[in-house]
Amino acid sequence: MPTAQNAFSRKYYYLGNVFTEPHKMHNLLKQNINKHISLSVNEMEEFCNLFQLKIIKKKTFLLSEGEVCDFEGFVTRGLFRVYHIDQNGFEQILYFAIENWWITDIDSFTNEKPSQLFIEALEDSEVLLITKKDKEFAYSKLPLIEKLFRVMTQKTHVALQRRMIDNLSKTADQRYLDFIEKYPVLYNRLTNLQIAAYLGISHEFLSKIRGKMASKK
Amino acid sequence: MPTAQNAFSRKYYYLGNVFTEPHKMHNLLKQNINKHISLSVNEMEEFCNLFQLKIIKKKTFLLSEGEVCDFEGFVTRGLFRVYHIDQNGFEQILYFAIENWWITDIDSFTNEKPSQLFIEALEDSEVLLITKKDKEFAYSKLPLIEKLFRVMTQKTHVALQRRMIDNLSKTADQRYLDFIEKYPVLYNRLTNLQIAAYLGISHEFLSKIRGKMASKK
DNA sequence: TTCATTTATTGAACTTGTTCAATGTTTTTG
DNA sequence: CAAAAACATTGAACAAGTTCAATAAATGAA
Repeated sequence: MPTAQNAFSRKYYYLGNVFTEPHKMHNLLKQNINKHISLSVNEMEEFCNLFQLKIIKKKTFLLSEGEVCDFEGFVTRGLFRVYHIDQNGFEQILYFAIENWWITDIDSFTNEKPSQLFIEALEDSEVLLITKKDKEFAYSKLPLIEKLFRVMTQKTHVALQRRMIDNLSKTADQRYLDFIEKYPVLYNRLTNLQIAAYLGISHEFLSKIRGKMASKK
Repeated sequence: MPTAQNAFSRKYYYLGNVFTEPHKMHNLLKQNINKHISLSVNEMEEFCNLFQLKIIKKKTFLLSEGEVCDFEGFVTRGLFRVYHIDQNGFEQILYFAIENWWITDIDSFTNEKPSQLFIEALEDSEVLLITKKDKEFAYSKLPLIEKLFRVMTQKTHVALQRRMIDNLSKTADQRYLDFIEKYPVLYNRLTNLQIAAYLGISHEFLSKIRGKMASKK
């Protein structure tokens, strides 16, 4: 297995029982990066070679509470939920991640402290992972990577600010309608249990909202 | 007035009727930057000279809804609130900023679109402002500045994630107690109206919570 | 296919928080 | 200082959302 020392020299990834050429798996990732910064072909190759594919079965965990999150991931297939369990045993879903989304516990990752979050695959999934070591290696070698993650973090932050305001100002009915409109793909791949945990309401109440809406049509 | 072209050559700032030496006003800012990155004395001077002091009277606005936010600010004196007004005319406070805190509408600033937020001084205040132009100038000249804002955005994001989880999982009583414990300084400088708008509850209900807690002691 | 598990719905009683209105208190400002 | 404005408290009626329990429907694994 390659280490950080020769990270840029990686050519193939171990995937199940097969060694697979990275460029095929990395197309989604490259497209995603190109949205934010302009790397040369070589730089892009160097950076993407730092990622390693991991296959995660449905209902298994990429991260559990108490572990230090030493990776950042880019989802190439499947669906994850990132959630917290509070003192009363209730789950709050911080966000979902499907293809083209990034996942990590940014708090645990940056401060190298035990995570308070779970990251669980809700479908059979694939994710490209970069370790903290390799990410820092990239920061030092490729200055634009610093910009990439600054810009991405800014966007994520803006989205969370909007969600915060919506949660403070809107009723559950409205937040549910907003969710369907904003994330139709997620709506079709999630159970109402998951959606309720994201909206911050009980699933029974979500069911009543749905009933009310269905009868009004 | 100096422009971006000769921004690094600025020596003095116009402050009310007096020209003031920048290094005195910038000590707080420098300390704050030093917490995140290590700049040489010269680099620090260059960067800090891009900031311009602005004095803001109580109840006046640093930014209003509809304006494009073209600055990022570092508070050296006073207290601001950053808030949104929803369709029903209710205010949601996104955050407060006192000495040593940064303020901007990151959405409007990065995407150069009209702001949906107000930034209002709740006390007579002073803030060091850097324009978008000068900030980009700094990004290009001083690579560590890219890191500075990446790290700061990450921290802000982590804090907002925690608040999101708390808002989803805790009752207003508990959120109020948490607020007092976490921000005792703000608690002493804010009215209950402001605190209620931050917690996402009516000020009448906050008053009832306070009454209940007072009688229980 | 079948049985077990998970997910969804519904109702009744309850808790949390809102709204409106009235009243008192504090702060600001001329 | 006095008047006005902003802030805080309280109660009663109401609305939003939870909890618990019972039941139905859908999904998954052997």
